[in-house]
Amino acid sequence: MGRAPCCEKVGLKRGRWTAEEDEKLMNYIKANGEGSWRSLPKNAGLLRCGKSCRLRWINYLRADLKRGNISAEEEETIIKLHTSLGNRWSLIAAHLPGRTDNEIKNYWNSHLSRRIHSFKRADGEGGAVIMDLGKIVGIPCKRRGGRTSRSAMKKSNGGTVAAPPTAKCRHAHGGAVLPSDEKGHGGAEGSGSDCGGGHGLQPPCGVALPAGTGTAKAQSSSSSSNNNMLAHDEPLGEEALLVDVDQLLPNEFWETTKALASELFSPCDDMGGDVWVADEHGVGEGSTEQERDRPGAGDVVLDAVPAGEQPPFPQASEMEECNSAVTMDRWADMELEEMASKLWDEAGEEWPWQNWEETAAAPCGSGELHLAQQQPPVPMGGFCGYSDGDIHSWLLFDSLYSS
DNA sequence: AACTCACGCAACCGCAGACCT
DNA sequence: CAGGTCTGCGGTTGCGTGAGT
Repeated sequence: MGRAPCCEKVGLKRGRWTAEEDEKLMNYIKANGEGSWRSLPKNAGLLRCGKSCRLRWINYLRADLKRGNISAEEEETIIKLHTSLGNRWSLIAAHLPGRTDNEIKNYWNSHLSRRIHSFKRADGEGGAVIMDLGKIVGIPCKRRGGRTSRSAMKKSNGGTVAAPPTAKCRHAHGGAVLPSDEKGHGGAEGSGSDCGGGHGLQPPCGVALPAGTGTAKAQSSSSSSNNNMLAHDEPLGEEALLVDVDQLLPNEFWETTKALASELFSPCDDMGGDVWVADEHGVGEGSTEQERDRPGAGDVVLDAVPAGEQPPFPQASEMEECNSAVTMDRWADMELEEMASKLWDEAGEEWPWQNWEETAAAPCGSGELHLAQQQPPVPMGGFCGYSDGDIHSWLLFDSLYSS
């Protein structure tokens, strides 16, 4: 309404910048410095909106910009910062010299976010959501089209960046992916051509999650063969997300779990999803707690420990003896600190972050929560592979954000 | 070889807070 | 203090591209 447009749009050029325009802009800023974006185009002889000039300068022409692939370290930084800061790209960019918020935002949206999740429809109606593990870990399965990043193509001699995503992420009902359409952060996850769209019907290379009105069935028959422990007809809550861990490469299982968990548990995240880990009894069976509380909307179900993976949580036989009911959601949903003390107090153990060493080798007995193997004691199916630092962080987040 | 399709990324848009008058 | 302007930010769009069919 009362607000004048940032510039007179009539007669202004839009779209890609030419080398000539770049030159003009650079020369002008070199001579006059940044700022006064509104008047800059006119003074510099550019038929561009001031905003456009600013964007071009900040995202592309500045001399201090770093070019090339995002390194593994940078990626890690982005993930960590995003966990705590959410989509505040400019703040994240401030921690990555030479990277722009736009670049990080694009990288997140095209590389990282789809590794982590894409589930839960915006309208809240029941329906299947399929998570594609190709997106998560870059499993080399066939894909139809797509291009690799330009920078990756330029440096044909493999860098540290993982292979591009290889499969499609499909939603049974196309459209937005995250619940954030209730207005909030995260909306970009489903932006544009990203896995939205609901195109295609062929099974994804990774995982299938079924549609259903209340009952979700693992469609392993339509996905690649696997030895899922999760029974095919096992009922899951609607919109639960089934992750076929057989599709994960060795050593990626815990990274993926961690990524999922950090996303779900992020204080900035409003999804409220839970992470479930199935044992050979499946999800929701073999324990009273799971029977009471089954995966539901927005939940993530890790359906099995991949073959060959050293599972940090107990083998099935041990799980029968131990109480295997504790799932990650217990942590997410409850006051973390309270939960932590409760769990370990019940088990008569010290909190694992108090002393990993002493409790790590404790034998697994009925009703106890620690593991029989050389792993830090953790709740069954929950927080396996996390460091005490991670847990401390979550506790910190919880205390910070729950107030 | 032609076509399709999904991808990456540059650029655009609208909003909101900071700043100015 | 109010209203206008500027700037920065996050979300979104759409084009160019190249792998797969």
